[in-house]
Amino acid sequence: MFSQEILKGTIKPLIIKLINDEGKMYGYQITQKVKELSSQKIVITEGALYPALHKLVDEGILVTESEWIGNRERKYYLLSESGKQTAVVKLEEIKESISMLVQLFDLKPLVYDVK
Amino acid sequence: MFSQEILKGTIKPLIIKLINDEGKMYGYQITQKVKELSSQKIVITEGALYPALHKLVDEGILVTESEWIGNRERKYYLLSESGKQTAVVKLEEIKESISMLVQLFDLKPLVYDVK
DNA sequence: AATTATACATAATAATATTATGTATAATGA
DNA sequence: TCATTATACATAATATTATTATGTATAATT
Repeated sequence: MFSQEILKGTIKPLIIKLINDEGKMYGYQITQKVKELSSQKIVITEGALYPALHKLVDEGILVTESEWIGNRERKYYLLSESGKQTAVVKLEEIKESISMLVQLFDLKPLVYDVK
Repeated sequence: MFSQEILKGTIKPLIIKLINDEGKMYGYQITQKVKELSSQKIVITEGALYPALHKLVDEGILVTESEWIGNRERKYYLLSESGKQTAVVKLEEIKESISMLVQLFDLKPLVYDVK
């Protein structure tokens, strides 16, 4: 089984990353996108997703925008104005952290470029 | 500040990695080694370290070996026989997970090799 | 008509980390 | 020599975050 262990503490940065790339996303869409990007290996559960999204809203990083598709709500999350700057910082931080893990665990670079 | 956020869930694999490399290590030594390897950026607190070590012992992955330096105990942790095999698996898992993070967060390979 | 997918969310619980506290010896610097 | 820092173990209270379970409801598919 794939170790989801390490993904702990990664959900918030991951959400920021995805919304930063896509412009706006809704909860269910995030779970599907992560599944897709990870070849079905990472499944974000609702109990982790929604509290994380709500926290990001509380922190002022994300704002919401509701859309009604027939009788069903679709709540989009997007970066607030200040959140756009926070995102840059947070993504820089998480990249540094991942690089640190690559270093600590002696991962060889996965892709070799030819000069 | 460096984001320790992502390091959550990494302590146990990291301990296994270090002990696997060094043969045996004691608690304090682990904290110092991690500080050193991370250029002082990662500080493992005792409240995280000792419970993690004890858990690894409970799981049968590590065993201990006490040494007395004067009046002071030095408790070495090493891989048990079965732990050696578990270590291989766990380290493979964590590497896969880190690779996944590299992919998800679009990290460029840090080192370029020339053919 | 039943099941699966879409879509939100919270509650109980478990796991794990942070911060604070506790005990004690050894070494170093003023 | 006295105070501080480093070494070395550990636990307790608390906080954070995730898993699992539960809840509600519509839309699409078999």
